[in-house]
Amino acid sequence: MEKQHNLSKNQKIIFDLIDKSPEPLKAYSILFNVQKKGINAPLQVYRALDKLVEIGKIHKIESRNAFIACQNSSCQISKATAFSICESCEKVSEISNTKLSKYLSNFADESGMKYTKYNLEFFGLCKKCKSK
Amino acid sequence: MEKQHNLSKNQKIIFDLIDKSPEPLKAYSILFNVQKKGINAPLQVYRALDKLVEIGKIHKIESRNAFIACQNSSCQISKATAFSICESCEKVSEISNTKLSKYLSNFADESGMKYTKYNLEFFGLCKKCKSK
DNA sequence: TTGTAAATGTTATATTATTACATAGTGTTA
DNA sequence: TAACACTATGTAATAATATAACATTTACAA
Repeated sequence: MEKQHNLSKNQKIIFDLIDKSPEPLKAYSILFNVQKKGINAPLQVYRALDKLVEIGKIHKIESRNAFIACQNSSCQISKATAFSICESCEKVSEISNTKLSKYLSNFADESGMKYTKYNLEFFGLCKKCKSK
Repeated sequence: MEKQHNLSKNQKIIFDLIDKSPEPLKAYSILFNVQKKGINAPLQVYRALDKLVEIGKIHKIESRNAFIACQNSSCQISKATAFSICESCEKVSEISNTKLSKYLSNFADESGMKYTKYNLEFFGLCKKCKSK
C-alpha cells in the first residue's frame, strides 16, 4: 500500500501550481506566483519543494533548476527518473519506459557501488522543433 | 581524426586545476584557487568552464554544480555522460561502460524526439562508505 | 594587413539556495 | 489531558551560483 502523504498548506499550494503548469517551474517563479497566497520567502518555497521531491510528487530537472510534477500515476519513482528535454523550446517530459527503467535500475558495474537512485536527462529536438 | 583544441591561457589554467583534482570542483572554489594566477572574476571562470565543457575536456555534474575532467582518453563523449556519485562521501566517477552508452545512445521512444545527448547520474554508496 | 572570431578584463547584477533563529501546529502516548 | 517529539511555518539575512553589458586584445586565416 502506498503511503499517504497529507500535504501541508504550503506544500499543497506549491504542488498545485506545479501540477497545473505545462512546463517546469523555477523556484523564484513559484515564489512570485504564490505571494498572493501568503508565501513570502524563498525558504518557504524551497522547504515545500524539498518535501515534495522527497515524497516523489515532483521531480527536479537538474540541468534546468526547475521542477515538474511526477507524471506517473503512483508517484513512487523519485528514485528512478528519466526526462526528455527539447533544447529548442525547452519542453520537458518524463519518460516512463519500463525497459529503460528496468535496465537502469539493474545496472551494476565493477566499481562495487550499490546504486539506489538515478536521474537521466536526454536532450534533443522535439517533433515540432525538428520540423522547423 | 580528433579535432585539436589549443586551450587558451585561462582555459589551460582552469583545466589543469580540475584535471589534478581528485574531486569535482565548484566554480567559485576554482575562482579562489586561480586568483593568484590573475583570474579575478567569476565570468572568467565560467567562460573557460563553458568552453571546456563544450569541447568535452570536462563535464558538469549537474546535481552538484561541479566540474570534473573527462576520464576518457579521447574526450569525445561530452554528449553521452554517465557518473556514479556516492551520497555519503560525495566521490564522483565517470562511468565508461560500452553497453550502457550504446544502450542509451540508441534509445528512442514514441515521443518522436531525436535524442542527441544525455546525462545520467547514479547515486548510492561507494564501497568504502557501504562498509562503515 | 586586414577582417573576423575567439578570448580576455572589469563592473555590476541576476538567480538560486541556505543559515539561523523564533514560533506554531499535529499527532502520539504516558 | 499533559508532555513529548516531530513537522511545518514565518522572517531576516546572507551565501552560493551564474549572467549581462560593455570595452579591449589576441589569434589566425583570407
